[in-house]
Amino acid sequence: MYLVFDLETETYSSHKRKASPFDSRNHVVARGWKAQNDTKCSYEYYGADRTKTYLRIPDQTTMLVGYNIKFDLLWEMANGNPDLHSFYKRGGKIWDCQYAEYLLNAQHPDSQMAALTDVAPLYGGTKKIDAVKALWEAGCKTVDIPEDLLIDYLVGTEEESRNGGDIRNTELAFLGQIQRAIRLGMLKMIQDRMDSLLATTDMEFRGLHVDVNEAKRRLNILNAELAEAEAELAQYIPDDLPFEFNWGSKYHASYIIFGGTAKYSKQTTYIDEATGELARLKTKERHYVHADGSTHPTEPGIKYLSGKNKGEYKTKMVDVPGELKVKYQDFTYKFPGYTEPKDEWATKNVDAVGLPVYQTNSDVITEISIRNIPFLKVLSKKQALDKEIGTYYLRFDEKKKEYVGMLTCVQPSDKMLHHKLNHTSTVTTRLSSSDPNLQNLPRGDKSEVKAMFDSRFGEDGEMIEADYSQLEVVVQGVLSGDKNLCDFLRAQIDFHCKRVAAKFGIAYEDALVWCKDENYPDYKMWKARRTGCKEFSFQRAYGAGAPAIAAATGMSLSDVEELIEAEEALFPGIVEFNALVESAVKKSAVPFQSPNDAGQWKTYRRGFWQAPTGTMYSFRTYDAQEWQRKRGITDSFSPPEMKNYPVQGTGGEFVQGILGLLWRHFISKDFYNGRAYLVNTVHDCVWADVHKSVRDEVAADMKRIMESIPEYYNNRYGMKIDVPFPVEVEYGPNMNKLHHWKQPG
DNA sequence: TGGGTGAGCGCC
DNA sequence: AAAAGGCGCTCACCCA
Repeated sequence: MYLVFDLETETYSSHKRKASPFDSRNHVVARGWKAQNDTKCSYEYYGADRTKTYLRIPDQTTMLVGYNIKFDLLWEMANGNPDLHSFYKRGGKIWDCQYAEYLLNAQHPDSQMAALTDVAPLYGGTKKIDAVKALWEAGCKTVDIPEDLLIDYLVGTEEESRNGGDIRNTELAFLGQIQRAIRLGMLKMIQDRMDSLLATTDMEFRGLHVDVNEAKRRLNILNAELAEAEAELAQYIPDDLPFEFNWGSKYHASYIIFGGTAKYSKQTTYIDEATGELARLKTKERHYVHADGSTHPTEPGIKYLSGKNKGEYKTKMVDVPGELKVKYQDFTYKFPGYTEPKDEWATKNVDAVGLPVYQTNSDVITEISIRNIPFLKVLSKKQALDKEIGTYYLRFDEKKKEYVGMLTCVQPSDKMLHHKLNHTSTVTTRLSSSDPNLQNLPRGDKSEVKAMFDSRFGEDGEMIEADYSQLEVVVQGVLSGDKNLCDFLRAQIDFHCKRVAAKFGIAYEDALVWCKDENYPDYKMWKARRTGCKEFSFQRAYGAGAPAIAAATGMSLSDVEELIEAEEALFPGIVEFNALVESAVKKSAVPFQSPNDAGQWKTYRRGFWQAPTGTMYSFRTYDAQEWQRKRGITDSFSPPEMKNYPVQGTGGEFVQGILGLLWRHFISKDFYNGRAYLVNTVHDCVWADVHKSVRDEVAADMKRIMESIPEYYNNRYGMKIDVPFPVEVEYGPNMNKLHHWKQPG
């Protein structure tokens, strides 16, 4: 039996969370629900009463249904709902209509983060009551919304017999989605992903513990380095510069390196068109009056002969020219530049005289670094420091008058950071992360940012990270079934060394030693060669063509083409699989209208490919390339997208399936009696925060469950996966100090 | 002043 | 024959 529910809460934002359940100013204002056989919705209105309330979940309930249900679940967890854990423990499931809609529509951008008011009408539901939304948008607090109106919004009006509103709309969407899911062969897949949503909801609720002292210590060091870099850079700013130079500006950086004309404005005097003279303010001054009627500011003239001022000098107020007037006017300043740019570095932006502004990114800086430009090194350093401080630590933004950076998301009271893991924001079904994004933290070899993430259990705790090795290569093997690839995967071949061996005509066994054994005499050279091959394989995985790979790796085009040819000969199954996807996409293509780059409406197509698990991927066409146009082709699918989505998406799907299994396991263990929590996931890895006393048990369980992908998908989906999904587990005091974990004994 | 955009860059 | 995948965040700049 299902139970639909929804909450209306107070909406204060803190730490980038709207209506945050972690903000003590917020509370549940009203709650609505409807069980499967109810003929109308139920509700409770609590108004300003801040007593913690919770949803009763009857024992016969097997599924909770909601719209963006993570929000409501987080509130139930924050309020300490006593029914939730036992509901989960007896196998209770969820259905999030927002997530289902996104998957049913093949992750079409219009279905990403879709609103209930847009989805409900598709299933016979109604649009939301605009008045409530308008009140919220006008800054009205939820408690100040009239009770009648809020309840109508939540469960429908009395005329609708309270069988309407968000609750009924959610129920209608749910029932319709189930039918669609069955028809499309997607039910099992969606249900599995709903369990992953439970896992990430739990991760958000638990949050990450931040060692604020460590963060501050590191921030101080970075700020000192930044000040030093800026002081050094200051000497390269022209002495006569009439405006403030900003090294952080891409425009300024381009001008000073490549030359260019900056536009700046300053307040200065100007010619009054009426008089032809410098414009001045008008002002009044008291002057002495002389007998001839003239006036003078200092020399007295005639006196009053009578009246109350009798005997005093006669004066009057006269208009005189005042201060010179100033206004903002645009000026230009030309920088000579240090070196010549390449045409291909031009950006779309132009300087004050219409010449292009050039890229000053790290690739460009690297390329011109041999040209003896004095400040390049320290400029790169400043750019890197700006990025690290502003994104991952804390910086006061003078323009916004507020702090920016990841540390703004840390709650001062308990040093916890509740990030977001989003399930409906990508075209490939991958998860995304935001507020802050914990999926793009700099790696340990680049920065110490990760050191601030430590255990909530203090000295008694540790962090665990469990990673799939070469997940996308394994998935490529599963999808294509390519014999050689699968053989290599089963033999645990290091693909990068394999490529080194092929490219340099040496034995694979030699490549393994030469690239990995630090004691081998030419280790450094071979390691670099392996890194080059690694880059090649990443580019290949993304579906990149030969010219792109050549540009990225610095290899010659013919070398790259040779490598690609060798790959295709070695893995013919991949070529076949790619062709299969392409033909399915083209066969299923349906036309749609969309504006092109020039803003004119044009006909494009959208085609589909469905994975063995049921996940649907959709691809749109783009304006054809010039050489295609000559042959009468107007639009075409993107080969890189068709090669990449199935692999990236299926990898993501496997990890999500596993997140669900991991979370179910943690639930069954009562989170190891409150001593271990899943806290984050980054595409092919999972983080946990554990008490040391259960570390080995948790690590072993995680490894076992994560490596069970073949078993799980073969049983549940009838797949025939016969390659391993090896997982490496690491642990340590924080996320920057991890070492390899091995099963004890 | 505030939203939108492009460039740039962090991760997988 | 040809085609560089997926995200989110910060910054500067533009424009309404």
